[in-house]
Amino acid sequence: MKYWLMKTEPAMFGIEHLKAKAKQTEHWDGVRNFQARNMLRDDMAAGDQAFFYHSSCAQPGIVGIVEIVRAGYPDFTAWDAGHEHYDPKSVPNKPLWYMVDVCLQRELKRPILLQELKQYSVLTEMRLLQRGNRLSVMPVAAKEWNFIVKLADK
DNA sequence: GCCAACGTTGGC
DNA sequence: GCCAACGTTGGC
Repeated sequence: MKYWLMKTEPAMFGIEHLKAKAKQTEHWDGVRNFQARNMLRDDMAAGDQAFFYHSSCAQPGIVGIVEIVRAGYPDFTAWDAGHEHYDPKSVPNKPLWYMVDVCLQRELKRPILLQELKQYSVLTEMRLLQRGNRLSVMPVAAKEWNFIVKLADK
């Protein structure tokens, strides 16, 4: 099983939105970056777990844990001309963009904020904390995952 | 294939 | 709102 971190803007789709979904499950559409696309399409498997991260907000940080419940499949929002994630370069018989389905496993008892993550030497190599990092989906090392989960349970 | 211009991300 | 970083675009 692999571990991931998935960024989202809470004003657009935050953990409160996911909690309100049927079965607390939703497809993770709108990723329009090739590196992230490749991970969604090729590397994420059902049963993997991911941190749910709030970005571009007052308190950026990890707020929950989700499970990947469906591996990569075409992001159909790219085919819908009326959708904000529409991309005419993607068509059903040759999809360009992919998504996965995630199910909320739990909301953390307290958010682990970015400013806190930066304090731990164990996490200095975490992808999220590298300068210039802009990927919306990224791998998390098992060591980092376990450390952060313990923090969340304190 | 190079590279400048431009757009986006995202923390602060 | 600013700015650094980086991906994408398009002219040549």
